[in-house]
Formats: sequence, structure tokens, C-alpha cells
Amino acid sequence: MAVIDQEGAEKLTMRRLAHHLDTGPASLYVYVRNITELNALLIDRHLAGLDLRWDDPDESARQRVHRTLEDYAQLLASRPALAQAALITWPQGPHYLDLLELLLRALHDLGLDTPTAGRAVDLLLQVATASAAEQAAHASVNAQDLAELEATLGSADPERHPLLVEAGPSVFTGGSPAERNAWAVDVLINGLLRTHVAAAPLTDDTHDTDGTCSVGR
Amino acid sequence: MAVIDQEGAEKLTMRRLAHHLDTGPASLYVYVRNITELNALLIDRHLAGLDLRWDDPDESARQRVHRTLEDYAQLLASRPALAQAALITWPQGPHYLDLLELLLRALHDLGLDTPTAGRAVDLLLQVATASAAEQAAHASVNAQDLAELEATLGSADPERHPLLVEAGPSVFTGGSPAERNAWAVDVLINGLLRTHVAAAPLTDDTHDTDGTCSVGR
DNA sequence: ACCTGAACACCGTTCAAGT
DNA sequence: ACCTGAACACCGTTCAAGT
Repeated sequence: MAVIDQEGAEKLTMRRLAHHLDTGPASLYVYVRNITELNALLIDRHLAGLDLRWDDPDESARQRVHRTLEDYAQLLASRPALAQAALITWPQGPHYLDLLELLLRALHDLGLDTPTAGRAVDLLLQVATASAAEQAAHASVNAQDLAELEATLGSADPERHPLLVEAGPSVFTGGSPAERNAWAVDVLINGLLRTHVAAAPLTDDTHDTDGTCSVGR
Repeated sequence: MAVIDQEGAEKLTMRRLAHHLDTGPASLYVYVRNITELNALLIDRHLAGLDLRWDDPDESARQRVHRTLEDYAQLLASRPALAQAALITWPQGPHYLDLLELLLRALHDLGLDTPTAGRAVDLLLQVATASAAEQAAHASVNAQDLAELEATLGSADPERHPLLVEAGPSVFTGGSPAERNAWAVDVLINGLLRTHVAAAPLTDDTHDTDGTCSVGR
């Protein structure tokens, strides 16, 4: 398999890679079926740089999930094209399997049954990927459209959107991406501990299953 | 503002729209700054078709959140380009504000404070958007890469990835998108009810704040 | 002043023709 | 048999020239 530019924070295209390899773009299709597959392979390659072991007995399962997702999100956030690609395709390769296995183990340790843990891994990775994609996109546009968002929110009519006006734009924009991410992971874990996948998958009453513990409201 | 093809499930490009309007692509830049802005406006236009009121006293706040996000996800899932765009840009326009207001109100009713509700709206919409984007992408590729995912998972080494092998590929692929979505929303709501945004935003102990109620484990 | 044809600098993918 | 130059069918954006 060809050498791939590790550094380029720039978007990796078929043509750019081909140029880098001193050939025409057609040659790449010998190794790869389409650009999606190229990206999937590339993600796995970057994943190789992550620490996906879990030896430290002082680190709780919850902390391990946090650290893993933070690393993963950060990896994707610095490479806009990759984040974009990871949302659409399942990455493939050995390191991605390591990532899945690690998360599965941590969630198991937290007490989740296998079906719940499987879906949970999917959901956790989806959230991490989505926020990385958003972050990467905004970084490249120089955060100029953040002002635009605030303008839109500012145009809210107090009659029609009272809560929106009361809350103010900072509710949506406040906090660093990392902080927001960590909070989201906490929300997810706390929710997962109380929302199992229905045993009988065909009954459609999952909607109102409230979990085992009902406090607030 | 120009008339926009409502129907086209096809990707809306500057050039296609211009052709539809019998002009060159350059003309569009009088009304719109770039393609991102075009998509943001388009999303709002589609949002107009959604029911964003909340009159029915028989419908609980939880149910209303479910219905809203299901509608929103379905709207985006049928238009791949829109789902993709919604991940990267904040949509803009009056109907999007209606959507935010509705969710904010429902979450308030569920007992969330304003800062938590704000972040929660962001998170809920992100999850709905991300799964719609994934769904839309897979639908257009004819689900042929799902077989690829199962092949990757099948190649897992029982020594290195015991839990992955034990769980089997169905853990990640099982269930309809709608069902998976509904489950995700339940997880989020259950988690949100127990994970408030830290009052002092600078302390970094959000990680281990376990919520108010600890059952399981 | 307002609009836009044509050009610029790119894409991913295919396929016939070369070695 | 294997590889690839060149072509195909597109993109978003800009800008000089026309009305």
C-alpha cells in the first residue's frame, strides 16, 4: 500500500495523492474501490497513533471512556476531511477494531449488557465524530459564521420565542468544544446506565420506557 | 428570493439551481454568500413543513421531544445533501428558531435548568442530524458497504477482540434507524435528567459528577 | 449599477489504448 | 495482464466585460 502523507491537514483527494505518487489518478483504483474506502483506511492509519490499551488499575471505566473519546475526537477534529468521512462510513482496519473492543470492555465494566453496550459504542462514537466534524468545519471558516448564528438568535421575537430570548445565544455557543464533549459523554453514560435495549426487539414501547430510576419530575 | 425546487431528492448545487433558473451560476451570488448559506436557507424552508406547535395536553414533554426529533431526522434523512449540510452549519431562519424554542420548552418542562437545556438542545439535534446523515449516505450506496462492515467485524481475532467476537456484528447493525434513534433519545433524556451543567464552568470536575441518582453498579 | 458569460482551479471515476 | 493518459461529467467561486 502506498505511502500516505501523514502531515497534510489539507483535504486528501484522489488526484492530490496520485500527484504525490507521480501517477495519474486512475492508478489508485487498483488499490482502492473509491474515495470512501481511501478515507476509511486513512482513519485506521491515524488510529494507530492512539493509546488503546487499558492497563492502569487506577483509571475507572468511566474515565477510560472519557479519555478514549476525547482522543478520538481530537484526532478527527484536526483533519476536517477525516471527520466528515467518519460520519458517513464505518472505518475499517485493525485499530478501529481495537477501539471498538476497548469501549465495549469499559461499558461492560460499567454494568451494561451486550446489546446495550453495542448500541452504546455506536452512539458514543457518533457523538464524538459529529462534534469533531462540526468543530473542524467551523475552524476552517474562521468562526465568522458564529457571529451569524448569534445574529439569527438575536432576531428572535420575544413573543414567539420567549425561552430563546431569555436563554441568550451563549447557551448554544458557550464553553470549549472539549468541555462540551466531556459533558455530552457524561450525559450519555448516565443515560445508558438506565436505558437498556428492549429484550423483545419487535415491541415498539421503547419510547416510554423510563429506565429503572425516576427522580426529577 | 428565488424559487427553490422542493422535490429534488438530488443534491442541490449552485450550478443546478442556476440552470433551473435559466442563468449562469454567478448570478446566485447576488442572493447568497456561498453554498453553505444556500443550504442553511434550504433547511429552514423544509422545516416549514413540520408541525412545531405543542397544543395537545395529552402529549407529554418526553413524547413531544421524541416526535420532533423523529420528524426532523426523517426530513433530513430523505435529503442527503441537507443532512450533510446541517451537521456543519447552524441552519438559519424563523422555522429553525421555532424548533429550538419547542425543544427548549419541552426540556424545561422535564425539569432542566436553562444552561442544561440549551446544551441539551444542541446535543439532541446533533445526534438526530448525525444519524440522518449516516442513514442518507448508506441509502444511496445501496447498503453494499454494510456487508463490508460485517466482513471487517468478522475478521476480528478472538484473542485480541473477545468481546467483539462474542457480541457479533448484529450488535452494531441491528434494528431500524427509527428504532435506534428513539432509543438514543431515551438515553439522552434519561441522562440529561441527571447531568446538569456545572454551575462554575471553570472547575474541571464535570467528568466524575455522577448525577444525583446512582443505581446499577 | 446591476447582472452574468466565461474562465479558473479544482473534483471522482471510467475506459480505451499503450506497455 | 497490468497500468495509466486522457477524457467525461461534474463542482464552487471569481471577475472582467457587457447591458
